[in-house]
Amino acid sequence: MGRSPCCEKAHTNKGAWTKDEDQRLIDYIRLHGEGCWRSLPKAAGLLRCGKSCRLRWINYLRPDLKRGNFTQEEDELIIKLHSLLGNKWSLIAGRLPGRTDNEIKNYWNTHIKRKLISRGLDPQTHRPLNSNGNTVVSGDKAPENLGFTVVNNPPLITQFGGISQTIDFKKNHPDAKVKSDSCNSGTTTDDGQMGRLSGQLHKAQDDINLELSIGLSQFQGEARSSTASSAESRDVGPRPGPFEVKKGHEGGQNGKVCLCCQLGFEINGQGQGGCSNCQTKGGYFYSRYIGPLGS
DNA sequence: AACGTGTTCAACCGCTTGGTG
DNA sequence: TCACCAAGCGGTTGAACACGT
Repeated sequence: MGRSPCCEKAHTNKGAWTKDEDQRLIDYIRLHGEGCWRSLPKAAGLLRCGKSCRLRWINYLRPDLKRGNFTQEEDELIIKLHSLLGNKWSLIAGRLPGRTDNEIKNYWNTHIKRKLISRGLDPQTHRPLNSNGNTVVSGDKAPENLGFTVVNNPPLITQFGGISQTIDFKKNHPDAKVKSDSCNSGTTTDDGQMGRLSGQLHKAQDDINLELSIGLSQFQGEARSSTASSAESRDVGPRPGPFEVKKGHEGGQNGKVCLCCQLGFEINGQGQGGCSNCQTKGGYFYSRYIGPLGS
């Protein structure tokens, strides 16, 4: 029992698109917009499946596509975004106007991978490679080169200019250490990891204007439909609702929450009083209560 | 010129996600 | 709650092209 095919394969063309097919698709979309892809081929008189039409339009025919080589700035932006997001090509493409996820994915695989390797960096983890080509890992550290350990594998929610996206660290970083402990369990890692993490995230954010905010997975319902402005994302003011994280940790009490703990980052030496970030770093993240999970 | 090898990128495939009844 | 469907996503493939011998 497989799922039904997306189209009647016996009556569809495959392979490279002809100029005539391109023109039909362009004409149809100019006239009717990008409505239902499944019904589009028939309506446009194309012997293609909807998926194929969508791909052709998005990756090749769209008028707002930027053609030509990637610039040095685009290169560096892709590398930075990849170090933060992993292989989330559509998210990365969302920060590069005129570029498609497919284009960026191809460019990554053909150019940037090699570029990073030549710099002595692992293209997947962005960590330094040793002479054997293996990633250098000290201890059982965090995903990417951020220097933290993930506890409880909480998916992060990121918002890019109003687009929300859950990042599942365990999926993106299967090698990351995952603990089942919660905030006050007293697990250990290097001191100041949270500070480094937050520092790097903020640095990356500053460098590339990510407008990145991090929410808690258990509150993702509202975030998914959120169209919060970037100013709202960055707003450090008090938030309504039971959870509120301000600059400067205010403790896991009084209905407020340490985002570091809630995110599940394992912090060195944390005890009943909260993680080391809670205690000494003054808090680096701002969060807002974005509602309960839809479930 | 002919051939082999490497590179590029458009397109496909299968899976996941989100919406709806 | 479940099943179904459409759209979207990321990994992979393979034809076309570039380059070296």
